[in-house]
Amino acid sequence: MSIRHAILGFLSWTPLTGYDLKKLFAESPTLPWSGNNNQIYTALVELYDEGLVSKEVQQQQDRPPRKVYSITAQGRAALRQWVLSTPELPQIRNTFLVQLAWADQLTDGELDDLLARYVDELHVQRLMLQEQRQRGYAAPARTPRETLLWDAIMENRISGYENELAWARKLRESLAGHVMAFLAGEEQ
Amino acid sequence: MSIRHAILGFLSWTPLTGYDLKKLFAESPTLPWSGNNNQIYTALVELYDEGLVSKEVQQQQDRPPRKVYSITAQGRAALRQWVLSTPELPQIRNTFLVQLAWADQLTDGELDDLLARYVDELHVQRLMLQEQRQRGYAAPARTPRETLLWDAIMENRISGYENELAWARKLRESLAGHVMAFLAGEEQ
DNA sequence: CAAATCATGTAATGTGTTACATGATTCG
DNA sequence: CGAATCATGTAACACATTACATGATTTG
Repeated sequence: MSIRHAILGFLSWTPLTGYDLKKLFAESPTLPWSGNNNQIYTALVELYDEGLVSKEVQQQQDRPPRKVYSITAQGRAALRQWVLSTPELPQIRNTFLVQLAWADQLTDGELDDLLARYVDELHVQRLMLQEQRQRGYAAPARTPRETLLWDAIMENRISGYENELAWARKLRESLAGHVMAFLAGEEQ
Repeated sequence: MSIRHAILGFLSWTPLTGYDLKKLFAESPTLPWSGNNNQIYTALVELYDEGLVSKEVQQQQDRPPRKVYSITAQGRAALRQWVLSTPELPQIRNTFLVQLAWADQLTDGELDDLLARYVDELHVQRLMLQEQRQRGYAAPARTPRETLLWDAIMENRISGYENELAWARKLRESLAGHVMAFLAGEEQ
């Protein structure tokens, strides 16, 4: 996959400039791109060269010319084909798991503190997503089914964090139980 | 984070060559690196230049010289400091969610088929991880607490897939219900 | 006889980020 | 008066992957 498909996706709704797209990516809590210029502007040039988008240049005084891109029939076909293509598995890059892998060098207290900090961060993130969901997060809402899909995407992110939270809390308890068992052994 | 920390982690167990590390990364189901040469060999040179690892060169006939790297006291300190550093949130890159975002152009049948394929892939992946867990997946097992941590890491991956599976199945049902509601509306 | 193992390394390419550059206008 | 908005684009850098390159030895 690449950002090019997501750009085609946005353009399938309405014509947009690079600047518009940049903002859409930056604001979206679900799309995995920051919305940096370099990627978007070069991708648009490529898509244009391949005939997947068309371009209308609007001259302005005292400003760079606006370049409004629209999806072409070819672009729509490419988007559709990509949407139908066999899904990839989610790629998860969890730094914390790598930290945990070598966390046995820490004291019980340090390890518990590390887990507590992780739980806190997950908690904050979950709250933020829940608020965004309640605010409607700039939903497009074109058909009832599309609304259902976008809700499901939001739900996916939130449930991911909830699952991670449950896991982290359970691990904290396991480790606490482990310490207690050790102390009980010491006493005898 | 970078692969450099994971390399220090492995070297904190025992001295290793670049080739050994390459295999460890390639075999690990939890570490998010493929184990390609370029990264590992250049990282080792950097770590050596920074004094975090030491090197013993063993000449061989008819083979490149073996370079066995060991972690230094400085390296151990750096590893410990990194393990104690504030955890990052997991970075999830789920292509399928992006496909779903623009899947409203599909027919109900195409959409259901797409979801079915996603469910299948998740299912296969979960089974593979469960088998690896049962086989012990080359666990290091140095202390009981470390065993607990490595088990928790495995459990994290598996529960992630289970959560994703539950979400996907629920969405399939929702969509089926949506189609039925639509058909019921048609009839009137 | 082909392939895997051992063991090092480099080159090319893809993908993504931050920062730099320009310059008028509007908002707090 | 500084910051944000509009609107384009480039440069430098970080991280990761595949493929290329060498060459003996062992295994199926």
